[in-house]
Amino acid sequence: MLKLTKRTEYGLIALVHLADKAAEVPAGSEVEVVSARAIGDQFPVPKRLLAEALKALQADGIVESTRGAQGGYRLAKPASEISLRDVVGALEGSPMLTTCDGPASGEEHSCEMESVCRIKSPLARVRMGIWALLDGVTLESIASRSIDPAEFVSPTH
Amino acid sequence: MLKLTKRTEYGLIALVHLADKAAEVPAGSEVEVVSARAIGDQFPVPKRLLAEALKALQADGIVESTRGAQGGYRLAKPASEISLRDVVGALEGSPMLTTCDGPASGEEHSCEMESVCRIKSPLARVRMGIWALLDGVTLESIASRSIDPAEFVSPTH
DNA sequence: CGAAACAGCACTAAACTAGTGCCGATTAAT
DNA sequence: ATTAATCGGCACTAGTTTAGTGCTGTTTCG
Repeated sequence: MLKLTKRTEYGLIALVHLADKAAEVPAGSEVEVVSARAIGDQFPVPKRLLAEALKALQADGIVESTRGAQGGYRLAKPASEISLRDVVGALEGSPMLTTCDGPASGEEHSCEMESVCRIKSPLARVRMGIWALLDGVTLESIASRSIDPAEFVSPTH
Repeated sequence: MLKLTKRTEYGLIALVHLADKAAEVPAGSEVEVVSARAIGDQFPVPKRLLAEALKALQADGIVESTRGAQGGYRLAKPASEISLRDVVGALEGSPMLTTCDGPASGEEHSCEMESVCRIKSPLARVRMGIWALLDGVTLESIASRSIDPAEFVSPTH
C-alpha cells in the first residue's frame, strides 16, 4: 500500500537520535556509542523492534556497533552522507511498485507478458524517481529541522 | 513495503487500453465503451480483479461506465488530465509512508508523541514529494511512450 | 565471574493482498 | 417480453506480510 514499515519508522527515530549524538561532539573526535536500550527509553516505541531495526542498519553498514557491556551503536558515516534511500533500502529492501516492475529486469520471469506490457517501463521510471527523491534527503537534513523545499523538486524529467 | 498492489497494476493496464481507444477517434467525437471482459481478454491477468479495479476507478470518477449489454468503460476525462496520483489514490487510498506521517495531521491520534517526534514532518514532506512526482506523470505520457526499448536496458540502481 | 549489550533464529497473531463466488440491477438485441 | 451481456455490491478463502515477542548465544566491561 505504498507505505513504510514500522521497522523503518523506528530505525529512522534511532538514526536521528544517533545523528544528534554525533553532532554534539567536535568534528573528528570519537562519538560515544548509545545502546538500543538507551534509545528505546526515550521514545514510546517497542524497544525490541527498535533493536531489530538497529541490527538491520548495522548489517547494511549504516551504523556500527560495539558489543558487550557499555556497547551500543553510532553512525558509521557522517549524517550528511546517509540518505533516506540508504535507510529505506536497508530496512525495506529494494522491491518497489509492482512485480511487473522491479530491478531485475533481465532476469527470469520478470513479466510473463513483457512484450505486450505497456506499464512496465513507465513504472520503472517512477520507481527511479522515487529512489532519487529519497536519495536527496539526508539524515542530516532530517535531524536539523531545516526547511529546504529544494529537495522536493522532481529530479526526473 | 513501498509497493503498489496488483489491483493498481491491473487498473493501470486497463486505463492504458482505454486511453488507446480514446486516442483512436477524432477529438470531440464519442468514444465507444470497452467492457471489462474485452480488456481482460487481451492481457493475461485475472479478469475478475481487473473488473474490481475498474469498479474502483469508476467510483472515483476516473472512468465512466455504461451498464447493461454492450456496456463498458471509457475514460471520464482526457488522458492528459489523468495523473498517476489520481489512479494510485483511487486504487490504493491516500495513506503513505508511516502511521506517524499521514495527511490528517491535525486529527485524532496522529502520533502519541507528537511533541518529541522528529521524523513526522520530514516524512510528510517526502510523502508530498512522492505525490508530486506521481502527479507529474499523466496517463497520456504512459500510453504514448509505451514501447521504448531503451528503457528496458537502463540499469535501475 | 556476572551483568550489560549486541546477534541470530524462530515463533505467534493480526492485518493486508490476491483471487473467487454469488447475486442483483441494468440495458441492448432479438 | 425474454434473453444475454454487463456493471455493481457484498462476502468469503487462502496466502503473504507486518508487528511484536521469546529465547539462546556471544562479546566485553567491571
